[in-house]
Amino acid sequence: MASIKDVAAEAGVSVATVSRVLNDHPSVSPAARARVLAATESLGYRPNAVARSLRTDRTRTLGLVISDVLNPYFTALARSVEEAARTLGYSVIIGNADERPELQDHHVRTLLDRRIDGLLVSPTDGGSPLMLDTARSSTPMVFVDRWIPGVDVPVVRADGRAAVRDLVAHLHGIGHRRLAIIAGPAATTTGSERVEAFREALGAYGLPLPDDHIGQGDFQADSGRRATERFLALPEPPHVIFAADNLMALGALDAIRARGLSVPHDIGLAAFDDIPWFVHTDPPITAIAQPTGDLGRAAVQALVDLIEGRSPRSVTLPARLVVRRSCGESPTDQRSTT
Amino acid sequence: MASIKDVAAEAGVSVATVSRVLNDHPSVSPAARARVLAATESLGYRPNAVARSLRTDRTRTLGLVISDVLNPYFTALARSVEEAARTLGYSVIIGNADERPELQDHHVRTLLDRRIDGLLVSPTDGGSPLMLDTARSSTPMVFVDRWIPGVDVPVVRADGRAAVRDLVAHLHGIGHRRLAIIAGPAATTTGSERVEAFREALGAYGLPLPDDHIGQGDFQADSGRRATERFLALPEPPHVIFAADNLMALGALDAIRARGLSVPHDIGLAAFDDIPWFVHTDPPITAIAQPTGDLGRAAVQALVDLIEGRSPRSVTLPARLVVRRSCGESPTDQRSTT
DNA sequence: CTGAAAGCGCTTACAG
DNA sequence: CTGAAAGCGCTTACAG
Repeated sequence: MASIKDVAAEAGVSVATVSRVLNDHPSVSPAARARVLAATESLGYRPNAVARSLRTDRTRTLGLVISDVLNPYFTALARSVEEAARTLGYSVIIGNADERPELQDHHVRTLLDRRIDGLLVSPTDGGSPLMLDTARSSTPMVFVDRWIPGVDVPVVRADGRAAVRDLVAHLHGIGHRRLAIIAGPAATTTGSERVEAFREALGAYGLPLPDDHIGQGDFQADSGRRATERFLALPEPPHVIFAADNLMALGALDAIRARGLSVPHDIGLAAFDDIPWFVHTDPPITAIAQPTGDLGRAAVQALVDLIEGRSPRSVTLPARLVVRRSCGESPTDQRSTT
Repeated sequence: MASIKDVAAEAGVSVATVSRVLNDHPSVSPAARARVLAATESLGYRPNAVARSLRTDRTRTLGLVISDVLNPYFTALARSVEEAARTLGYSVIIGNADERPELQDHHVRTLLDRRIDGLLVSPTDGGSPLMLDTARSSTPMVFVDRWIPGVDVPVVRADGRAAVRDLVAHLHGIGHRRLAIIAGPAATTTGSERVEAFREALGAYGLPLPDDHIGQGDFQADSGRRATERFLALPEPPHVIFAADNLMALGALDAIRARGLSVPHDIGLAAFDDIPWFVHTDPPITAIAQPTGDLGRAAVQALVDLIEGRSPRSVTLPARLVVRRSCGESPTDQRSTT
């Protein structure tokens, strides 16, 4: 592959001049510039980003560690992150933690070794030593979706509290009283917050959230399946199950169907995170939608601000309830079902 | 961040010795090794991968350019690629082409600039000049899922021909005669092959595939919606629509529902690519499943073989039909509906 | 406007 | 077994 030396030789100038042309440095004569450009073209020269990064100590690359690529929510987030980063002249390298803390650490380490300019993380757990060290280090870092309490890092996330209240109001309005939740890992903020928001909203109606109505999941489908089986085996199964993410809702549907039961007739189902398929499931699923695109853009903006020496803002955006038919219909519900 | 010099100073040895310890070079005294390891530990030293890559001309990184991250099929593929690569000691950087050739080229260029060791591509089109140049260059490259005819690059893919024949047999058995397809871009192999396989299979039953029964899609949901609207506006709409991927099937469902029609009563639907949600849609969708995990692993194996000087094999794996209820039921169908 | 030179952080023949 | 030195491909003060 042609190097800057080859271009310099071909153009009859020094490598310094070639470098200046490539970096749009003002003080280059038009003649020299033209010869360099011609040589670049004819050799098909492309600067070696590795060498450039070593010299400048910048990679123009962002690392994004997401909890699970198989989760459409994170996939949509990753897409908007990449798009926003590209607009600002950055590439992004995605690491998939698969909801496993050790895999998350592996990716953080690899990304750091590659000297990415900044790190966007949706932590899978409460904070490994590596994650905590990184947050304390000089590496620019922003949490997105999930965060680690007590760590001084900007956070970009959605607040689902109001939407959860709306959900509970909706369920209560239909007449449901025994409500259960499949939670994410307590070590994640979204895992614990969604339970707390749910419990609080229930409390407003004087409804309890007994321990056997809290299923412990890990945000993946299998755990939704298992938690649902346990609910269905209860002497008095819940009227409605609220899954704290879309994959656990998928697992819940599997389990309900395997039991030969039907939604919403035998049991209701709602989910955190809205995905396109929820319109077409049997029945369409009531869900809480996050402004995924905005979250991705805001997260990139905060991280790039940090990298480029501006002060970043933490951002909290609202989520909203989308009512469909999976919890039954109340006569007072006038909402559309798409 | 500590560099190799700091470690050398701390351990009282030369940087050469530090490097040898880090790279498990045999000729290092146990005493020196111990001191280096201790220094590495106490400084929290991590070798700079950028510098190492520049020196060794290897990045131990694979590039993966996929057509669309929002497509669960590619997301599953990406996951298995990353896992297989990690096992072999490689990282992978994913580029999302979003089915746009210019974006695909952008990612290929960026990946090449970063000097990835090899490239895995599922081409979005028939081959841009850049893609063709890259294939001819010395950069190790493997096509996965889709490929570019006439280019001498190993291909790892699924052959859906037999499964498409099974699908048409199934449809014919139920009594459907007017069959339509939403195709992917003709410039992609999977775009044209699936139409050809479908046409051939229809031919075996003496059924035609008129032009107005071929919808031109681009593998994304919107195009499935538009193609379906056109089918439904025909004086004699098709009995069944076969979408050449899962996102266009999603779009088709949207359009069918918007018309107030129901599947399979008013019109049947089948899709290429099977995804978990197809079990829970209304109705469950008949689909052709690809061995995604095996494809990812085989692709990585072929690419790493190429990188490490072994001769890679092209691999073609079979896809298989999974019958559900979205095309109606024939009395002779004895298959399960999950 | 231009070039020679130093240096980013590593690895690796070479000499001892 | 060990170290001094060269060099990977760039960028950038410095001097002219």
